[in-house]
Amino acid sequence: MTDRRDIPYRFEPTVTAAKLHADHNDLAAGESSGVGATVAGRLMLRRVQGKLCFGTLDDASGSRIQLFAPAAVTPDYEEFCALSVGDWVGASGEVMRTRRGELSVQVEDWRLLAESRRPFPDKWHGIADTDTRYRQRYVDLWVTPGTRRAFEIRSAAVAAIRAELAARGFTEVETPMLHPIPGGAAARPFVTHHNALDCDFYLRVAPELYLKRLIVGGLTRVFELGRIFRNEGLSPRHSPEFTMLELYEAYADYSDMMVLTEDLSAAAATAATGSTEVQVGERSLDLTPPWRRATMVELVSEFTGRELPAVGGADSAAAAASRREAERMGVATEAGWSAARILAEIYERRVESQLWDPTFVCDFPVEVSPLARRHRSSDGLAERFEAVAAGRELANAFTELADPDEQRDRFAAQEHRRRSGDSDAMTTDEDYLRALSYGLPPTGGLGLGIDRLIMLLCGAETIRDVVLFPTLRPTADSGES
RNA sequence: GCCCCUGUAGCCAAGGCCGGCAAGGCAUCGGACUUUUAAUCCGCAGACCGUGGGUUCGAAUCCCACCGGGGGCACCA
Repeated sequence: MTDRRDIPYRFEPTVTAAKLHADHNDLAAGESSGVGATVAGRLMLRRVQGKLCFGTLDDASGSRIQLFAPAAVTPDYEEFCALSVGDWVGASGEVMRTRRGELSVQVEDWRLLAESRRPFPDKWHGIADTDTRYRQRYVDLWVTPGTRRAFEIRSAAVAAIRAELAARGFTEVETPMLHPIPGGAAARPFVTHHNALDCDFYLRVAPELYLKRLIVGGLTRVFELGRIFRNEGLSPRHSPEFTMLELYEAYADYSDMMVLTEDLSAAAATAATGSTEVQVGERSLDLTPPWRRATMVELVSEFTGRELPAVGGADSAAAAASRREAERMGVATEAGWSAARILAEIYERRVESQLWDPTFVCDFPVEVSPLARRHRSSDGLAERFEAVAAGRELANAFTELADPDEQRDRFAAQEHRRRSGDSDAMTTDEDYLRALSYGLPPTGGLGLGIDRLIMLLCGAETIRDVVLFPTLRPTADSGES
């Protein structure tokens, strides 16, 4: 008799369901292969028909295999029939195909590997409640088609990016997550406290300033692929903790970063899905390089149907014209904004979400780009771009500002905004300025939102579908439903 | 923080406007069945209708508050 409590300490499957299907493709219905196999996985379905029992085993290999258990062959037949949907089972026996043509393992021996003491979700409807899907991902991964696939795509894409960067001579590094001064992005940080040092730390909002210190230190091609944290609202595109690829390349500028963005995205897509064509909702989108390159001025002008000036201080005629246009489009502006700043606001509010095909939106106002170098030929603008696809920002990059004096001025401007109530404005990082004063060569830097990229590759509408355990409000019992 | 939608058995879900014993299906449990594919057939059981208050002879249903989830806004790359 099989005692349900008698769980083995180890088990050795000899083959996966996927491999069985591949190996026995030519086995005819009603035929036996003469080959034995041992499989293990979770029982997803069970059909008892008197002296015959069928089970469907999912072994997470991307396929499923039927267990064929005749009473005359299967030991402890009654107990086998009593298995629950959701139980983990190991079974071995001859590989055969039933009369109806289903490839099966005839159960000549079997072990219960773990019992599911909770009823497994409905085999037909699955989990309809998205809340439960995210809170109990361990169930969702088995039950919801596509969930596991999304994370396989994620894994493959990330591996491809690492491989691509390694091939280009980039060094992967890890910089602090606990920052004494939050910096590198305009974002509100999480605050935490170190007891022994008795001081507050901020969870990093970007690794940027540390990575550029490394360029100063001679790591001329560096990248970090890791989690960053921003204390902001949640949305289908925003998670409080998310994964960012940041890389810096000495002697390069933002044009080089465009090529790199295209190449990395295409490599990730090809490795993960076999194609650079992705499907998002009803529409498809092609990540094949090169992507469209357009300036923010061009895009906004295109969208509004009139030429808008990018140059001009807050009191200029240009700014006044832009302000009127913003009002016409229902975009709120503030008194002190330059023409370029107003342009950027219109872009963010009205244009970005309309850009479907991959596009490099180039040349942002200097005021909103405190770490980017001034444009070599356009006044008031910085050499910065954002890559947008499916109406969502995918990457942000610039030719890095290397001059310590100008960087100090930019920090000062941020401090000024901070004092007038902008809690996301940056604070001056003296050590970073010191690093710059040792000399930062011309450098291109790129930040690529990994979750956003994976969303594209999976066709996911929400970032929660590409994060295994997305941030949710904790429940009283932390997840029970 | 604000607005809209939403919460009925382990799972899927009807009912809600117009108050009157809380449908049905899957799973569980018992029975039949040696080639099933959401197996089928028969039977049993399972619900403080998200929580608390109010209106009413009577509330899943109407009202208020709170809690969870989704979407939008705000915030934000």
